Amino acid sequence: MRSSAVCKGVSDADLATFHRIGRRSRVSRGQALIWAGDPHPPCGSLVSGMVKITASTIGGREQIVGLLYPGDFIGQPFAPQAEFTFTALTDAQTCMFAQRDFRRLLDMHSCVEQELLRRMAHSLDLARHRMLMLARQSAGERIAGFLLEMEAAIETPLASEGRPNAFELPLSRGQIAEVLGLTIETVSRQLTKLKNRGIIALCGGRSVAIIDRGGLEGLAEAA
Amino acid sequence: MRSSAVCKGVSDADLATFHRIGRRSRVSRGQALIWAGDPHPPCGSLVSGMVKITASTIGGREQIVGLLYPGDFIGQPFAPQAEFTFTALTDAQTCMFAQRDFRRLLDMHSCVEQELLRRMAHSLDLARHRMLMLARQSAGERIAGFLLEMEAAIETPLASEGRPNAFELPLSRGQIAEVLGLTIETVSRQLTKLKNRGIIALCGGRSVAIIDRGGLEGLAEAA
DNA sequence: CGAAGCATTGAGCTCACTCAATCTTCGTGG
DNA sequence: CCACGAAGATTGAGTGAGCTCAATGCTTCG
Repeated sequence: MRSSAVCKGVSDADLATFHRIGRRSRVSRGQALIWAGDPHPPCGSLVSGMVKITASTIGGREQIVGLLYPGDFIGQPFAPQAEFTFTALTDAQTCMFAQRDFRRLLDMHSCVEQELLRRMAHSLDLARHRMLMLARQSAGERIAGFLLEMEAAIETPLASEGRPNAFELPLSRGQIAEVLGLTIETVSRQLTKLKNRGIIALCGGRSVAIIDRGGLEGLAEAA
Repeated sequence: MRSSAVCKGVSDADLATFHRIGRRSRVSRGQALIWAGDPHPPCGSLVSGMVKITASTIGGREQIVGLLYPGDFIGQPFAPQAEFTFTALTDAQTCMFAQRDFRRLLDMHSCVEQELLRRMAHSLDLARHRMLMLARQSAGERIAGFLLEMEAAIETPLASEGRPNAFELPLSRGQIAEVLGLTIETVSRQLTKLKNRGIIALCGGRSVAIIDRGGLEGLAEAA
């Protein structure tokens, strides 16, 4: 865990300080960590579980603009107010700092600052690739790309059950729709279309098996 | 100029070093600074002019995923290869560094590192707001929001010509379409619709005047 | 003045959305 | 353990916003 977090280059002694300043907490599925608009929101590290970052219009239309996995950084150390809402998708554990504390910590540990910079840069690249997807890809391309992405991100292949290339999607249909900028119905229809074409298998619930990876990659037409 | 760039907190002596290491160059309108896929692309500062960052699918569909103004940072100091293409929208001047040089420079000047971190964080917020727009806003909302954004970004009101609230769009219709994830035709139609409703005036070329700001804000329905 | 590039306008179509009904899955309590 | 209810998922029918293709107009520069 620690090896992947922002504090990965920090000495054991300093790490103890981190834990003294940071506040560990558990949140349950569906609970919000930070609300868009919160003044001087905290920031920190996601220890376990998954968190979504959502933006929404005044009218209430929502879009997932980021997904966080264990070890990922939560929030922004400099923003005077939160721009987005952070919500736990699963039960999760976090280690959060007040902005002031975290900034002081950055000043003292330049390795953490550099690591954070790398992560921000990477998240920015990710966000921009998603912009391309949202603006220019068809529903079919989005679904195909999403499945390949998820397969790569999931470390638990259900090979044990005799299903090679099968894995459990960490998101509901509705959440997939929120990520891809589609509706639940369209996500569902595209998945059944892939199933009927024999490219994937849907084995009930959220588990999927990729039968024809080549076909799926062809449909993805990624950048 | 210097007051707004990443090197804003640097002493004069150190700034001289920067200029020795960095390479100044001029690029003309339409010329690419960095191509997506370039290995170890340079990074640096935009001195004058405007630059677009584009992502594109294999099929050639393009999307502008970022716009850079004078003083903005260009590129990524850590990426092993460029993810996006950077192209001058106008004649421009840059001050670029090799990645290795720039990273060394970051190590020596933590104020620059922090400034870069702030900018990255801000760009990330911007990109995520754009994701919401691309995924969930209608063409009308996108155009309205874009006009308001542009008006705020342009410092040259053409009040001198007796046109209060009039300004020159820095982008062609095609480029606006690329930013908003629409087509040229849709952009054009939406603009004439606004004109016919008396909300804006189109005075030939790229100049626009906002007649009814309240109305425009109502249509924007931003977050 | 002519040509090239940009912008506008029109007609028609398609893909994804909306609305609505049904089916499945899963957790809960009797 | 099973029945029930709620939430999630699938499927269908119909609609419409924005795309495509195509023609025309404007503007700016040689």
